[in-house]
Amino acid sequence: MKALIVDDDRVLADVLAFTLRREGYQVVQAFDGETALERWQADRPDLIILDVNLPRLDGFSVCRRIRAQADTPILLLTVRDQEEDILRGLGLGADDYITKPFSPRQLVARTQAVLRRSGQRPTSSIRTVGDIQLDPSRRELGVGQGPTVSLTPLECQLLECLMINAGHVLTYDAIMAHVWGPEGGDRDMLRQLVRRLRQKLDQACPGESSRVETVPGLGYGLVLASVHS
Amino acid sequence: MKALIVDDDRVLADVLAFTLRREGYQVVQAFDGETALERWQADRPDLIILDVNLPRLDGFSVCRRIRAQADTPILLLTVRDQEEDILRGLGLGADDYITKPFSPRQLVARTQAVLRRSGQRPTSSIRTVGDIQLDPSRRELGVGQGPTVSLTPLECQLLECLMINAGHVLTYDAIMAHVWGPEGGDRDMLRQLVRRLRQKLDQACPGESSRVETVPGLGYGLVLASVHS
DNA sequence: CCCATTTGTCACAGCTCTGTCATAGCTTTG
DNA sequence: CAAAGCTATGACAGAGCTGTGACAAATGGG
Repeated sequence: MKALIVDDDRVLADVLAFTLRREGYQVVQAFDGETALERWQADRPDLIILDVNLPRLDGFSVCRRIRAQADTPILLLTVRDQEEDILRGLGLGADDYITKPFSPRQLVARTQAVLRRSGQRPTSSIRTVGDIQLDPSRRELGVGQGPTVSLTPLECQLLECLMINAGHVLTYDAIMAHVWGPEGGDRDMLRQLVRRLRQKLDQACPGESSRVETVPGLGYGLVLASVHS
Repeated sequence: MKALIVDDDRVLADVLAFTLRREGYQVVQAFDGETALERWQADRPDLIILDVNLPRLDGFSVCRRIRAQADTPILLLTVRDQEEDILRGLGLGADDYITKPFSPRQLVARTQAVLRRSGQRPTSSIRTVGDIQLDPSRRELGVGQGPTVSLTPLECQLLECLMINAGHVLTYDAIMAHVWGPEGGDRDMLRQLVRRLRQKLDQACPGESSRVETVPGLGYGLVLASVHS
């Protein structure tokens, strides 16, 4: 996921860039309106964080020009309490706004909301570990030549987590952080989810012993199946 | 994987240390900036968790000095919403930050992200002494070509303690401190644990004499097996 | 708005791990 | 030589962990 950050305040732009990179975005930057348009055309970002006050072409003009050509989500940066700017920006097609000063956490929340509303999702990338194949975009699992099995969103998250770290044992906390995020989940939820994933893996490859191993008191890991078995 | 935790809040430092040890890290601690630099040079950690507010040299200075010499990943601990500190730290070369208060799971997620971005991945932390191999991340023991045997958490702690000090006799008190922590354990618990470990070693290498020797009135040590036996 | 699916919660059974205690045998000391 | 102390061993009980099944709540789609 790529974001274009447009702000002539380079310090703030760096904080924004860092924050979004930490969330996994690719980030490009522009420090004036004209460069913003050039970057937008060259990089085709999925999201634009756009300050209103810019040299060489103001944010409103940039917004108008982009809206004449595309629906790329635009998040406006405005100065506190300038409602006139907010109304104008939203009228020109911006999707949301955030007023300075704001915390990184607010930025993350806003960008996620904008992207969710625009219906975007990352491109497909099938993961393969041993004879297990996972298509996260379709949430489909296949083991060897067995049937394709659908996974629920959380089952998919868990399997992806285990596949990324195949061959290693992940602690309960590490898995919960990956699946539910920093404050979410608990051991009971994880136990239940592991059970459901094991059932799906068994549907995809009946009769095999569990591909998810438990190291009691430590965590879970994905067993790499022997090709000969 | 070794982490250096630098925080003058000893309670928080202990919580961080416990959390990272649970994730399999070796952990060393410093409670002020100067000691942090000394520890960094002596221990060569793979990751530094660095508080900003420290006695005898603040976190920023520590960060600057380390960055002048190395790319060791640095995770800054900051107080909630002090963006100025965040900016300054990132500008000095810190790789990420986490704001207090935070949960252990946030810490785990952030450290993994930082290490992933720095291209590091956990190297195997398998210990080998003579023909004994211990994998603490799986709590598995192997002796020579014998079968792999699972250990319980305390068995694993004890064996690791003996392997670290292979060739030496450790006193009862030293072993109890390592396994149960200060003030924990007693001689009867240790005797029982040594017995259980001996049984596991025997499972892993049947028929051999005990690899754990007793020095009556003093303690226990790990016998280095002769290659010829 | 309804229905189906997904997820969270709870209770229970079984198993593992650890601590404790009793006993036997060996070693040391008086 | 006897007694005391130390070490090893075996067994048992309790706490906690793990897996499982079922049901309720939440969510999303039609």
